[in-house]
Amino acid sequence: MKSPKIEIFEQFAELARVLGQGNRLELLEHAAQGERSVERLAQLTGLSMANASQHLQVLRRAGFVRSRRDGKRMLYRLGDGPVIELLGALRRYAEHSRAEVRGIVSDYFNGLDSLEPVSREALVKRLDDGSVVLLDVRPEDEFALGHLPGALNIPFADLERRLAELPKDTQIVAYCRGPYCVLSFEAVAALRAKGYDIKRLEDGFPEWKAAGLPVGVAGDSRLP
Amino acid sequence: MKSPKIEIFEQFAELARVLGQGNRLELLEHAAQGERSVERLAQLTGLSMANASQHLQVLRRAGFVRSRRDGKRMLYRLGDGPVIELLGALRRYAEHSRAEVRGIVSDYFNGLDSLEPVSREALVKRLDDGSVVLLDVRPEDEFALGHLPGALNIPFADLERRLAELPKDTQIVAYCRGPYCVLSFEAVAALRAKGYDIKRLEDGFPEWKAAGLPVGVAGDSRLP
DNA sequence: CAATCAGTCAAGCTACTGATTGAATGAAGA
DNA sequence: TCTTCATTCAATCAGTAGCTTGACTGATTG
Repeated sequence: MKSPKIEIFEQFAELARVLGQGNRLELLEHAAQGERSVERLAQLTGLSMANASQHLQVLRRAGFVRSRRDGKRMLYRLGDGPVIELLGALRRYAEHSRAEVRGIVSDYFNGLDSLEPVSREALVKRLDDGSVVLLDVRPEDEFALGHLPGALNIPFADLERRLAELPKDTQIVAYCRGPYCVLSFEAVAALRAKGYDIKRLEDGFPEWKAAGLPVGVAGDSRLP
Repeated sequence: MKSPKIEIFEQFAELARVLGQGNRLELLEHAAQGERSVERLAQLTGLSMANASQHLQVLRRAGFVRSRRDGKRMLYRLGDGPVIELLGALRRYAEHSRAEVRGIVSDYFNGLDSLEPVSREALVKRLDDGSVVLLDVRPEDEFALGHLPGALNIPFADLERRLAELPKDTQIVAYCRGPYCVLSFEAVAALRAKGYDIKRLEDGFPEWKAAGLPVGVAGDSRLP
């Protein structure tokens, strides 16, 4: 007979194994933005449908995502346990102990990450002041599924075209899908080069939502 | 060229994979009690030396443990990143979303866990009051490597023999290796049956230490 | 009711993981 | 130095995971 302790470790290990695959972590990050069809998730991650479907089922069995049917599509969204918290702990551990992670981030974004990001708490305070403009650089459909209240949505691809919408005299805080989402890093780089006063939010939308802070929905995008 | 994002996910996944194995989690819990030789760890987990050694090296590569040589033994101890925090997040997620975990715990300890454990914070307060006796039921050698300050060490195996050392008029709080360590569950069961007023500490020694709280070392065991 | 579309399932292949065994290292003691 | 002991390394093998392909299912649309 197996001891209950060993069985519990086995349960923990099973969950950890589910997170032990890059593709699944990527799917999870996309699902954390809001409900998405298998096809869309496959597209976003560059996986084949069948492959994405299989990974999503593994994630579902472990409770990291839930699914529901809508007509002929299957929609996956984040599960309701403390998933974001677990991913956050993993990220923090990785940042602490893997030089590679810090290295990749700073090599690739050449030093941008060293420009002190804004914490969630600090942002909340400054939003009350009105001393900051909040910029969501995710694609429109992700924005529509949920965003920080009062955020202006300019997808990264449209940024050049829509510079006029951004103030030069107020500080901008950009965010996107999560702490390692490339979009906000690049938005900061691009806008900073053009003389804007812009910082990056430390986290992304899923962390904000998981913290129980208010979330805006489609249609209330702030326009200047 | 791989995107940096994918590479970061790959890094995270690699760490998660290391935790994705029951034996390694068990080794990790034992290493979290203090420095231990490979032989001892193999003994404690029931693995062969070679196997334990290999798992320990996997854990070390991921930074979850560190090792140092002492004569002809190799001593492994917990790494210094936020390892306990990550394991805690994994545990909390498991408790939330896996009925199995809750089931195993409550089936096996038939309802004992429902006897509200004492939180770390509550314990700190009550230790100041002096309204509680703290009981460490781990083996002597683990106690010697570190324990909560003022704790009385009676290894679970000696409990019957040393009942006289325990007060009947003061509440006892028992703890051991971690939230799922069998020892404290069973100590509570045994002593409760004999009429003692005893509760379980929610966490174990590693969590206490990781929280930055003071730790006692060999020789200051409190005697009645 | 057939056709279509989104997703899942099943089979097969490759690559990796974990366990075992026995040989190789490296420090300590005779 | 030779021996012993604790640990690691190297080789091997069974079992599993991930990806691909093509067939299947279940809901909508013509």
